[in-house]
Amino acid sequence: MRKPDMMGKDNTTITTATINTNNSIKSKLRKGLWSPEEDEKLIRYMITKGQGCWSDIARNAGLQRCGKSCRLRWINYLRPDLKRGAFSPQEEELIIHLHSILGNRWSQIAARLPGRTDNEIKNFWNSTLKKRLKISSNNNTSSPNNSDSSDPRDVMGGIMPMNEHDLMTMCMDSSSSTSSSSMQSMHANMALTDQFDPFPLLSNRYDMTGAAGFLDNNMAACLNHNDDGVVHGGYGALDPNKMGLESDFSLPPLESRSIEDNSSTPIDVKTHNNNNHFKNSSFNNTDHHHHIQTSNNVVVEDLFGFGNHGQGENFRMGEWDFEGLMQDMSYFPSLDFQV
DNA sequence: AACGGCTGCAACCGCGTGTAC
DNA sequence: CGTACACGCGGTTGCAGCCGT
Repeated sequence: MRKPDMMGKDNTTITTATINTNNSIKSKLRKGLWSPEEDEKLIRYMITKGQGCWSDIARNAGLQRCGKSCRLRWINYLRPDLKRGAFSPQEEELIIHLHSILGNRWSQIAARLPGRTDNEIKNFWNSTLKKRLKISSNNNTSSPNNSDSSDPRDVMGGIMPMNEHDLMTMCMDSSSSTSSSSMQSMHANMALTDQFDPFPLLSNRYDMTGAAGFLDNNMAACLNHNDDGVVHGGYGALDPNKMGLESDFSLPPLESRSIEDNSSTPIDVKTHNNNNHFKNSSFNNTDHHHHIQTSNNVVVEDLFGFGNHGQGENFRMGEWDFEGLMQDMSYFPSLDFQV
């Protein structure tokens, strides 16, 4: 939503940037809000072709957008595993806590909040939580360093104090960072209630009644059509009881860490329409190979990788062991991620 | 109803990093 | 090693809609 250079007929900015390979082809790249048609093009391309080079995607999908714009649109809005809607109190609490530890590392925070994007969390923080904490810290005038600083230890304004010792203690205990129970709980987080909608766009943003036809058959099989005709996410039809999942919350691990080494196990999407949702999904983000093989052997890469798709990252030198840090969930005895 | 201020959030920008050549 | 390109991240912008007057 930038200041338009030149407005297209649907209020979309058209910039005169050129992406020519031979100086003869000059494309006018669109900017600004995405139209439903553009969204559909991108979704269709991603579903059928899978993820690849974004500039290629932009070109091959027939979008007059730069690859960067396509990537952003997909990651922040179109990808199926996004959870939309207001943040729950539990999520708010978790964001506050994570921000107290991680600071403005939105992508890492987002990696802990399945279905949420870094952009979404960042916006939520800047627009809501920051103000709330500021007010809270103003009320608590005893704290001299109340600010919206990004310093992890400053931000909390006394709400959830964490001292150096706590931090270090938590950092040291990272031994149990990989557990199937946390995986299960993560699934439970996703599955509890039907909040999780792998096609939020389809069911919420646009009434895609009858529009699922453009989807690959394999994908269409994942959609439920309710009486109202609106397409609802098929993966949302979950029953935690059947899944035997724990209801107590444990923080989902960074997707960059492989939880279950099932990355080599193809997933038959059809089987997941009823149960075992994503149980075999690989959370290993490092290899960028979230292969989901459908019953027709259409391999869809990364389409349904949980967590925040491409946003987890390997820790670099000098970073804390956030994984170990996250293990101490005593901060959130009531967190169950029920939204 | 009209207006103006405020807020939420989608999208862009700039920069750092990784990788291929 | 240097360069080019693509990707990912955090910061910022500005439109659209809400709300109070």
